[in-house]
Amino acid sequence: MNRRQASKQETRQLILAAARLLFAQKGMEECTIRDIAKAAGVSPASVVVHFKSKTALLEEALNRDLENALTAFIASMPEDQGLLERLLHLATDFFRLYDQNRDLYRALIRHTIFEPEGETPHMTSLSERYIRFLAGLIESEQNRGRIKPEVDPMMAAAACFSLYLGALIMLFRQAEMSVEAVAEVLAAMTGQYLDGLTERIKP
Amino acid sequence: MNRRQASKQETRQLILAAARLLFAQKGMEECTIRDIAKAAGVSPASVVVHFKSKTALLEEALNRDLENALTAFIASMPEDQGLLERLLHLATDFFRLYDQNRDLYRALIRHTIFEPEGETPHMTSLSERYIRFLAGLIESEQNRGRIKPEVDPMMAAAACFSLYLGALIMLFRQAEMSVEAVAEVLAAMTGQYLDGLTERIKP
DNA sequence: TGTACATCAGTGAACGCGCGTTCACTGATGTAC
DNA sequence: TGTACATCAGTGAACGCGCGTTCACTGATGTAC
Repeated sequence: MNRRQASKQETRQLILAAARLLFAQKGMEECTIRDIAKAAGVSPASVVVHFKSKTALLEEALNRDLENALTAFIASMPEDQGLLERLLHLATDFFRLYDQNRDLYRALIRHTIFEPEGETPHMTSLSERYIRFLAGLIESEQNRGRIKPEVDPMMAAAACFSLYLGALIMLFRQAEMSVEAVAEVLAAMTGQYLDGLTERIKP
Repeated sequence: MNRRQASKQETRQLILAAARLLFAQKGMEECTIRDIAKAAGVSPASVVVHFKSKTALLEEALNRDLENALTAFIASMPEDQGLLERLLHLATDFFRLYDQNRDLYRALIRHTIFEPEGETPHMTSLSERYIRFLAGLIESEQNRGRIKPEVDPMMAAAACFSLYLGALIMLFRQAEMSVEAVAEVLAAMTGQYLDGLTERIKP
């Protein structure tokens, strides 16, 4: 990497650091690109050169923490528990994370979830990683003969992810909903779903 | 109702009619409040008096058609089919509707789905009506002994709705996804889920 | 190795646009007596 | 019933703000010879 490229990366990191701080403090709507530029000691035009929009900047700013969080959540996954408990464990970890700053994460998800995948590369890859991990859990249960062999793990993982999203929407839409309450709803829905996947003892 | 109130309603309807036309033609981002006011033959300030924001106006404008669509979809529900087929029937009807103008409906859902329920009364009541109808279907299957008695129909309906939302997100995020392809994914997910709810023949 | 030129990250100011909001005003409608 | 006043929907223009974009420019860095 050139000196030129290195200093470009440095500027980029300055902007990202300022963005993380300001977004977390004031929320997405309340920060302007100019605020962030000022905090980073950089011209507003420079921010736009590095990140094409405020949404893209938000996605980049939060991505590192989200990727790290997913890694940590996966690492802390209890080995000795059943599939349902493990799915819930992961989901609840994310609910708790989002609960720390609901408005900010609501803004992030709102601005990314319905966009074409190419527009939101980080969120796309994060959710793909999440789903692939779920699929891995399901497949390993399948290998142990606890899940019907005809079940496609990726499809089942996508279904679990949909249930998770349904619960997440509940969390964001209903301010009075606690993480625990949402986790309970998700537990009920996912439990019923897994029951359909479970290998039955032949009569 | 007064003459005063009547003429207020008339203005309101003029604005809504213009909004429906322009939103459908140009999409949400490409219409300004001033455009709509002009098309309605009304001052821009008047639009803001009637609807507190462009999002609120969009929600109101599309609500009538969505409510009518739901009514029609429910009315055309085939009586002679199984639960899975009926759930899919309803979902696919909505997919087809949204597919007619993906950008517009994407904008609508994007701006409403994560907001507090009170902020988006129409979308809230529409989805509640949808979920209650699903719950009714499930309950009637339960009464026929085809679904486990311990299943809470509202919870199961919420799960089906989550799966539907997951498929809808797929439709919006992936431009190349057809209604049929999304419906197939939803069929697979929902089929697996219903299997978990189904009463098993005792061995 | 040095020189001369090309490249390009970043600047700072300005632009046009849409947004919601405000405000003094008009004129029709409603109401109290 | 008529009159005098109050109410209020709607007007039209202006405001401040944030957004993304543009542009001529600077100066450091890279590259060709």
